[in-house]
Amino acid sequence: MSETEARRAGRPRKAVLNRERITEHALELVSGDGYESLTMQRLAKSLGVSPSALYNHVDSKHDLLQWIQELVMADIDTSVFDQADTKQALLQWATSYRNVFARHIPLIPVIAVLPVSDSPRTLGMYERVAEALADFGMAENEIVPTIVALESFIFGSAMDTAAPHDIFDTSNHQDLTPHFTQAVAAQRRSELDTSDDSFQRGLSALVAGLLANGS
Amino acid sequence: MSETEARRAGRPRKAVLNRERITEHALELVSGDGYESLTMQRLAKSLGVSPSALYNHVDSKHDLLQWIQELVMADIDTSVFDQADTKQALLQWATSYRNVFARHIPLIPVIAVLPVSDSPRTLGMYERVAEALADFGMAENEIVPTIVALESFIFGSAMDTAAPHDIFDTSNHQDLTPHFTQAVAAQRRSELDTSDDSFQRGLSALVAGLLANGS
DNA sequence: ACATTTAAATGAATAAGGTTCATTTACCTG
DNA sequence: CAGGTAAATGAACCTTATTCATTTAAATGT
Repeated sequence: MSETEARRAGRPRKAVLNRERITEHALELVSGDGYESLTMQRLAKSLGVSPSALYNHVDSKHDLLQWIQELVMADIDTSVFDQADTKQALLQWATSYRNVFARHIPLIPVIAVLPVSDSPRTLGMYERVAEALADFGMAENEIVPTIVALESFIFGSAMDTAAPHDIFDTSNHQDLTPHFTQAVAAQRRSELDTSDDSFQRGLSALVAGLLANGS
Repeated sequence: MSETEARRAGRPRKAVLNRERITEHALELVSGDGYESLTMQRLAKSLGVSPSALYNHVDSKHDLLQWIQELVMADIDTSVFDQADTKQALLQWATSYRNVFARHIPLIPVIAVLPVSDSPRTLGMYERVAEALADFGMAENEIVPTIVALESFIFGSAMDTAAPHDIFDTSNHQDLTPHFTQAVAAQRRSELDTSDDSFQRGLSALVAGLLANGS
């Protein structure tokens, strides 16, 4: 009885699976070959185990996605809030946030809508951002909308990185869309990555506008 | 031979299915009971037909989603570009865009990444926005990134409307997140819908910043 | 040592999904 | 009224996630 009540008597066989190993392999699958390759069977095979074995540790695939969320959120860099001024910190944090999710696009629709209270790491991140905004002098009732607006842009931008490079190909309808076709050509000439460029422009505009609100 | 070459000789039996009917029923399923209830079998049943019959008209489910995209995009109001100044037009167009997709959230991850060239209506919308931005005097190479940034924010904001109202409930961790908890309380007191408020603040900031770029 | 306990892993089974294909149906033209 | 043709059918296939009864093996108490 020196341990937890659940194991008073005999010990079970040595566990080959645990949360950490499962989550790591799952994330590897998603990030490597896309969301559609994260199936319970493939995950099981990658762990050298039968699919049903997973269900001794995870309640459901949705559950597994929440484990992954925790792991992914840990990659977001919030350290800048200690060093830089609010504006620069927001820009760097948002960029890190967007880049992390750009590597895990299939998780976006899931995570964007997940209650924060189930993820301590997510809560911790919000706390740092809220503190920075409060220190900056933002009115209390503006803090949450500001965070939500930034997150919306971040998630949308992360999704955009999954768009095919020829998403704006208009070769079939050039005559009907002269202005847009020309704009696409101009963007091509700039040789900038459309997603990156759009994100940086949008983020600058957004942060500047949101912080300037009070003045 | 008075018709298309494909039907030189005999005529087939009267078709019960066609693109319009299929698309309407599909959209009804998605919007009514969520994306997970849009299955080929349920769609077939709703049309009073066997699942395999659908494949005489649609190549795949992904194809079907593109049809739905066309139908949904038609709801977005682009008429304001005729009447209002560029800034006001962008604000109203973006609001309409976001509200349309807030009603079809499951489609967002799909459509956000779908090539534009397959959807004349989407292309038409881009053309109007591109024209307005060009008339406003925006540099050609800035037009596409501007549109993409706006769309990213729109899609992200539309997704946010699906968030549960208690998504920011911190009752379990108040002590660890004092600033954020207080910010959430302040937002609650304002009695504004968080999604709507965030969208309006963010959109104003974004549009102002993007249009001010050149000056 | 050894039986007992306990959780972990197994493998077969189920239900639902998308999709294919050979076959049949029923309309229209000649 | 005969032939041609696309549309609809139903059975089949393969892949999902998930469940359940069964077996395995580690560690404790005797």
